[in-house]
Amino acid sequence: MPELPEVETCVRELRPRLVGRVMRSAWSTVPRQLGDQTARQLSNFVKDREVQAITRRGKYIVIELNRGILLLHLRMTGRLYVDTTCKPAPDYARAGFVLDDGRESLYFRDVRTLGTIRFYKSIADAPELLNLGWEPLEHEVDASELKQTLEHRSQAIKVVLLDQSLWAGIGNIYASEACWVAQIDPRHLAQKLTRVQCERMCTAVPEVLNTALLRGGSSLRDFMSPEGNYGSFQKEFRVYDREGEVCLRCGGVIKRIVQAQRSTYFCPKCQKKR
DNA sequence: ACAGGATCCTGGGGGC
DNA sequence: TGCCCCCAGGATCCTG
Repeated sequence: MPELPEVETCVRELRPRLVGRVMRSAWSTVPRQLGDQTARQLSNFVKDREVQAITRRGKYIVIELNRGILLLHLRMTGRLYVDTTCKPAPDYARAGFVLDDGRESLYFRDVRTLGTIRFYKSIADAPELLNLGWEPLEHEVDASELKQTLEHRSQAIKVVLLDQSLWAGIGNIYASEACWVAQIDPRHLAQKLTRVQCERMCTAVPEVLNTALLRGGSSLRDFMSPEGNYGSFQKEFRVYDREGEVCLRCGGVIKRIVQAQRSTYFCPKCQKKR
């Protein structure tokens, strides 16, 4: 579910609730979410370690402890929140981190169980972070830099936007939205983007993500922040989930197609290949 | 090398 | 009501 704006919203709300607190133990009910690591190892790892910082890299959440890090990915339906420890655990809580005196826990709720939880000695030891691309809100990308990077990419631009090694944090919603803002046909081959189109994309990506972040992200089905808030950017979607509706720019009709097994929404009238 | 497909899961919604 | 199919803010394998 969550893309960069939702993950960033999550991180910002978790910070005041978690930094300075000490983890006592952890549990997990879905072994697959831990990869090769076990729930027992996870619990031993976090035991008596203080949360020093919470950061984000792409769609990954990094909980920095006084020794080591927790690396979380929410995938489609993951959600993190701090609440009173209760037994049995809340519905769909797949993992929990017991805090301080045990009265509160950090819960990892995940209906589809596709989310992941890992622990490492340091950020540098996390292989998941090695191949991530630019941070869209931190690194200002220059059109020639983008054009050069896209030179050997023979896939459609919208599919390339989903590749986390280009810009990290863009997902299916914002890839469609960015193409609309940049007035680029999502089917356009990445390597054939003109310099002008690259310029527009370099502007569109951070603009779309920043606006969404200001709205607390998008809540389509079940995104909810740690504090229980829904995002509101879905009210401002210009193409995503708007099949058959009118284009706000040109009056055309928004179309839905499938690219790389994911829905793409765009306006065939004003999103041109050139 | 790369594009497309299947896979991991659960649940909601629409059609019949 | 129930059943079946499709769909879902992601990413990683496997195949041709």
